[in-house]
Amino acid sequence: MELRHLRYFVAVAEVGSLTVAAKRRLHTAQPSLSRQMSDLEYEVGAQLMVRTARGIELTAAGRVFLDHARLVLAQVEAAREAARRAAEPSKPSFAVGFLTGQEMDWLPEAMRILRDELPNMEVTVSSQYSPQLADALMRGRLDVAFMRPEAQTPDLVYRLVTKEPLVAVLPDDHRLAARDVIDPRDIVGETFVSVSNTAPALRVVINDYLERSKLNITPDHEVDNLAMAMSLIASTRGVAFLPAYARNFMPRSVVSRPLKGDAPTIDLVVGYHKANASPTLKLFLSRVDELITRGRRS
Amino acid sequence: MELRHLRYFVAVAEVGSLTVAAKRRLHTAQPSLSRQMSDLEYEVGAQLMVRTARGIELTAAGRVFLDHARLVLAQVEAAREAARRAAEPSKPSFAVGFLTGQEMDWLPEAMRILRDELPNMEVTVSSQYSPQLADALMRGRLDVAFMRPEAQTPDLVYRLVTKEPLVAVLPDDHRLAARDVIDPRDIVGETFVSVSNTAPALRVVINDYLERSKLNITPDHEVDNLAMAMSLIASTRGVAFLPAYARNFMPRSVVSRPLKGDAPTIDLVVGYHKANASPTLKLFLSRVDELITRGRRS
DNA sequence: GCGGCCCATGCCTCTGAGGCATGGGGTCCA
DNA sequence: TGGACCCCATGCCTCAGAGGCATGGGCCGC
Repeated sequence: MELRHLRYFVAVAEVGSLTVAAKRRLHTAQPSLSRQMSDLEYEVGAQLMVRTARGIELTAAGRVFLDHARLVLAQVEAAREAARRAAEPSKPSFAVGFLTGQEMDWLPEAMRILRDELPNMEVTVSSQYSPQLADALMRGRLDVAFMRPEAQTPDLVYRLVTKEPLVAVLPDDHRLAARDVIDPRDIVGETFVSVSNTAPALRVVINDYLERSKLNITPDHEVDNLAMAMSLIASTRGVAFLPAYARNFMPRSVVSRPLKGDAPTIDLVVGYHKANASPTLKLFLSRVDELITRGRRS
Repeated sequence: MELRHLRYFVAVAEVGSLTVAAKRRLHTAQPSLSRQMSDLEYEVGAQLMVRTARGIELTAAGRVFLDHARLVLAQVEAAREAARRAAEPSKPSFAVGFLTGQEMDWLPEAMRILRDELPNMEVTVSSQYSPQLADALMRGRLDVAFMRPEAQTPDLVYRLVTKEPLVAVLPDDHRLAARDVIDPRDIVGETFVSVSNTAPALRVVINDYLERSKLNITPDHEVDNLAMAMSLIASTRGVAFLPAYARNFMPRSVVSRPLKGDAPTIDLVVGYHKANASPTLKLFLSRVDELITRGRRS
């Protein structure tokens, strides 16, 4: 078995077709990929996929193997990054990631904490979606990230920063904008804007809230990012439930209102890889409470 | 990068020589291995080893990479085992490992707990040194093991079974055998038998105890297993500190005596992989307290 | 200073990954 | 019901790269 097998398998599993995976993802030929997958199954000693006229479907063993294969490939990337880091000790780096939109609230505090370290190291800052932040932490590309607690990340440790309430976001001339507080039942019949799987944790919170409110609302739109959300809210006169920090992105024609009653919250956490032995990370974590205290906004 | 590179690198790192690793471990030629290592370094983007006239020495990056490489290879093995397991759900298996020598005390209790499961599954039993048990748990080859808590095993969870006192083990006609209790200071000047790195946890406990007793004793012999220990004790008229269960292995000419005062203890734990979702493991763990209560011997 | 050991490089062989052709099987639609 | 289309497996061939042999440079120990 070689990493090539794992790479091929992950691609095939994700695409669901040898032909398409060969052509679109792996730039190889379908017969070659077919043989590689057969070789892999022979070496694992289990059938990983069922071939059908419509493509492939993973077996139970295949699904188990897929999780492991992804982990292995992530570990290989982490190995490479870790070796590179170790090879360049001249000016250590500390990489901080932010859930897009959270930089405004938390970057100043994070930099204040790291102030004393700054002359001796290179702090890099980036912003991404939460799943990508999780992936970067897993791969060793980030030391710490302000993110959502992502599922199925056993090697990541999360420290709660704040529980952020969701608010209703809607056009400023919407009939509901006259309310000081929005009852979720008022949303029935309105154009509803939700989020895609680029924000799985938020999606779960929104869906749970709708269920808790006994509302069977199917989203009219699902968006990938806040800018798109604002645009859709304004242009389709829709309503969305978004974390409060989304107010940082509202154009003039869009307003926010609190939700009535027990508003749902979503966690913002500081995440890091538990195997990360960086002394700067240790310092950072030791002052996280201070950052949280100073950084909170009601 | 391929797994081949990682396998080659780990072998080279462990042996310290391209020539010897190629010939003895990898069954390839030295020039070929040299090129593979160069390819690996090119792909990682860091120098992993320094070539000298005496062989190779790892760089800091190489040491970091070695840890990761070992992990990756272990992960691959775990992937294979997990897929095989998932492919054969017909009669589930439950694999129990024992620190060699502990079977006598704990196997009956373990089988009693699993009694109701036995008709529906295949329980396999094996015994090994504790580090090998840890490795097997990591690789998914074992579900649970009676072992020492091994260092640097973040993915393993340990539940304390018992704290086992160490006792002095010595020939029955040794001058100290007349004592009911052995003062560690009496060991000074005697042939002292310790253990090798096949039992790292025990070795640490022994060394800490010697240090705590302010005794600067260098072992005359280091043994790999209990049988060898007994043999050496008898044949060299030496003395060893061993866990109490070693009494299960004493020949007629060897006796044990308690240690005076605050005798050192070593933990016996039940270990398992935290990602192991086996329902039988869950059942087993829910009855571990019962096993411990029944299984303890003073 | 010389012999021996270790590693890197040149050059060649051969293995296996990959490509093309093709056919079997299944599905969908007219 | 039959034909078209899609997907995968297999036969056969090419060629890229892993591996082997020869050889030389550099270092170390005697």
